[in-house]
Amino acid sequence: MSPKPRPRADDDALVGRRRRQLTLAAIACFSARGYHSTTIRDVAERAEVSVGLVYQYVEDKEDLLFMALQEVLDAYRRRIPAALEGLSDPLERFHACVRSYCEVNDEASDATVLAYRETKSLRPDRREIIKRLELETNAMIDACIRDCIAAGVFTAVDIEMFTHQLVMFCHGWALKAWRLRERMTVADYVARGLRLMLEPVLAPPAPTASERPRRRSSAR
Amino acid sequence: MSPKPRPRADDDALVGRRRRQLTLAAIACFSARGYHSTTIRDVAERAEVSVGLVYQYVEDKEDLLFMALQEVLDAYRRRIPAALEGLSDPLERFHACVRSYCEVNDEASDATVLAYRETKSLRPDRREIIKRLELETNAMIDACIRDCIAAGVFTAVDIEMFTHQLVMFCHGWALKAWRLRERMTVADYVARGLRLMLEPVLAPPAPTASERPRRRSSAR
Amino acid sequence: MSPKPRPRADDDALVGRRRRQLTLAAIACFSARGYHSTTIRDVAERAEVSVGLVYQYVEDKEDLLFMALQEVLDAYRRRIPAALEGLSDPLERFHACVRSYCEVNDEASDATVLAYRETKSLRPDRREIIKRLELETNAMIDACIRDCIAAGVFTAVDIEMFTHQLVMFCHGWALKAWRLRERMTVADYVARGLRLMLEPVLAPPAPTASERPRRRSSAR
Amino acid sequence: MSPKPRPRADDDALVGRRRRQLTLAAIACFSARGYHSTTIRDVAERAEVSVGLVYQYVEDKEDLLFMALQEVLDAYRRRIPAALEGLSDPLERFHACVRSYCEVNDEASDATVLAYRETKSLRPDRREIIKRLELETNAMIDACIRDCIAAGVFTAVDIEMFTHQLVMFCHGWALKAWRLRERMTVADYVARGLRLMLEPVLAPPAPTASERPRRRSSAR
DNA sequence: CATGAATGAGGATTCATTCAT
DNA sequence: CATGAATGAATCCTCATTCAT
Repeated sequence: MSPKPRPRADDDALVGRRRRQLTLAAIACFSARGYHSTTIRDVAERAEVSVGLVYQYVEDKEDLLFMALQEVLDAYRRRIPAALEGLSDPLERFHACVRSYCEVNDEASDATVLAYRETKSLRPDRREIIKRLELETNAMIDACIRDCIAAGVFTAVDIEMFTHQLVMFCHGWALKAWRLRERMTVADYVARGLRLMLEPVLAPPAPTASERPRRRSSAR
Repeated sequence: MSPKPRPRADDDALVGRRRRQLTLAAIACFSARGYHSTTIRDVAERAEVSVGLVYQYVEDKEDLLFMALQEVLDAYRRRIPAALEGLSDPLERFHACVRSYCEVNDEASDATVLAYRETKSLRPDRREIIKRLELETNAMIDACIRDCIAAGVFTAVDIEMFTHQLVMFCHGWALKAWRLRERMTVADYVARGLRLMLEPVLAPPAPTASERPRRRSSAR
Repeated sequence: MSPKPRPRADDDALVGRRRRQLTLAAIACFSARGYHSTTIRDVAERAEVSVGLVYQYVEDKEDLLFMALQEVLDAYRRRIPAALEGLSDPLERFHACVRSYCEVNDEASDATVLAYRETKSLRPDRREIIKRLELETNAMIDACIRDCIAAGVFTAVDIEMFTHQLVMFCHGWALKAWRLRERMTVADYVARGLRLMLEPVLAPPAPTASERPRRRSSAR
Repeated sequence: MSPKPRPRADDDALVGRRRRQLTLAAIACFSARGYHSTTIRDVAERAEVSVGLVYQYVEDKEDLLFMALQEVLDAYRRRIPAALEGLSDPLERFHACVRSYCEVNDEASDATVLAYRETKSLRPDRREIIKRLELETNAMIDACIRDCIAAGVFTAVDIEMFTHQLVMFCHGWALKAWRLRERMTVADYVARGLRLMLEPVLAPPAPTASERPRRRSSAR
């Protein structure tokens, strides 16, 4: 009845195990060499299985990419809530949210880059699913912001924009890792980034009195 | 004697014209279908020349990618200074800088995405060149910020971080075009983004009660 | 880790069988049409396999040529000793040696010509190997000559030169087959050639008496 | 009327000059890199003309090969008679003939090898012409031999075979140049070779006992 | 006459995918 | 279930040949 009686492999736990095994191998390969430059054989070897085996658990190569991207995006969704666990202060939660997002991007920066590089290589329908997953991650940041505003910690900022800014900031660590890694640690990155985004950039009108000395945003 | 005096074409002007023609065709094709999925024939057809012709002006396919990326990055470097032309007020120049960078990314968002997607497909030495070009663009933003600080318009912010933040913001328009385009225009994007980045996010120490002052934005 | 563990085939016997199959097909094709004019598809078709299969057992086209030439040269090394088997009389062995060398060149004259035509098409290192194989064949002739000299059947001839002469003679049958085949059989060729090389060419000083009539070496 | 009004180039002396120029360039290129590996561009560059020019004096690439081979073979036919000029003693003429043939093969060993390698690359009809040219060269040796026999200097040898043997010997210098050049000079080669071919190889019937006379060199 | 830019057919090679064992 | 040998479509690139200037 199933339209594609993929040769073998029934619903056992085996299917899940194999697919996971292949997904991880795929992420590793795709991250390192890129999707197109990676051959099925590469993935099979990394997963320590035969080529034929791959096709018993995977539709085709694109399927492997889909699984890889899903896994990557999903990792975000699992990590962030975990980091917020137990925290109740809105600002603390906000910080934790950003920090953990950056940390995930630090640990798997190749994977984040992969998502940027290869999402377009997916069929439209699958691409949509991946995008939806990203939005779900965004929603978590969004929520933290709303909480801060509600608590009066944040002014009534442009939430949509702020979320976007934060996402770009977090991804930025992975996307510009080639440049940033040699200049700071993720911790620094988060600290300096948040300070910049939260503290005023514009100098006070400074019409009357004139004090501007106070404040050291200490670059570096 | 030189084994490959490839550019089998002496005429100077022609070489320039052809390479440009091919570069544009390459940008179009690569942006649309991605580098690997684009065939030389695709590019040739788009440029309305024969396959063979391509190889008279281009070393190989990767060369075409290199030319495309150079062209894209170069467009930024040309556009921004042009936008600053005639402006002297530091803040105005800053705004113009960000605005024009976003506009370029708007007009050629595919190209920006292309740069993100395919820089890794280049040979290391060429990849370096591309990265250098990006840094040069960053330097223009960097300069605008410094001017604002010097003029007392900006507080003594973390310049490096702020530049990074702005770059991510500008690229963000292209990278998230799929989501943003349907929600706002570039002009809105710039306006809302700048407001967010320049105006204070943190609420004032709370007029009424007072305790939650001294916020430590320290992450970690 | 090894970038190209090409011979994508583990099974030992199969690898051997396939390589032999391809080698024979290659010899046939290259002999008939020449190396450059033969396409991989030609070889694949002759071997009744697919193009892709070829590359599972062969590095590249040149590899196929190398295998072909090795096989050809090796056939000499196998055939000559076999022909000497059981013979002990030096002169008889000498005859047998030349005869069998010519016979191999007769049966596979295309292959011999192939060796002459295409050895230069090999990479230097492989070319060396082929040359070494030829020298090994020469050594067998060399040995026969030495035995004849030691046995007093031959005068103390210039061994090096004689070997060379004999090799050229044997190859000559293949190289000039287009002309010789229609005028004689290999057997004739060997008989007439050896007579010429062994019997005196120069007429006796003929000072005293004068007889020169006797003898008809019967050309034709 | 002419079936192929080759674009331009009328019968002037120019045609002759150009064709010669191209022929020499072709010989140089083909000898060095082989026929198939040489591009028309290579030949054009060596001849210091444009690619287009080539096609005004030459039908196609094969035509170039034909011209080259003709020229090579023709050089033999010109050199040998020149070497015999003024000599009247049959044996001296014979020696001069062989010597000059070897010398030509020494000076242009690449060209000789070329003839062996690429004659098969010609269309059948042209191949015939080349073969005829070779036979004409052979005829000159043949004549020398006949003269020697007639003069009683040679025994009534197998002329056809002897000619063949001599031809192979002379070509042998070029064909085995890779091995011989490092061991002797052409002069040595000729001297040692002729001694071997002219002086008896078989030992005299053995002074003491007598039985091994009547050796039958009959092969087979 | 000469040039060299343009063409496009052809060939080597790769790799996703299948299927017999 | 797992394997890996076999397939062949697809793609990059070369180069003989043409033709407008």
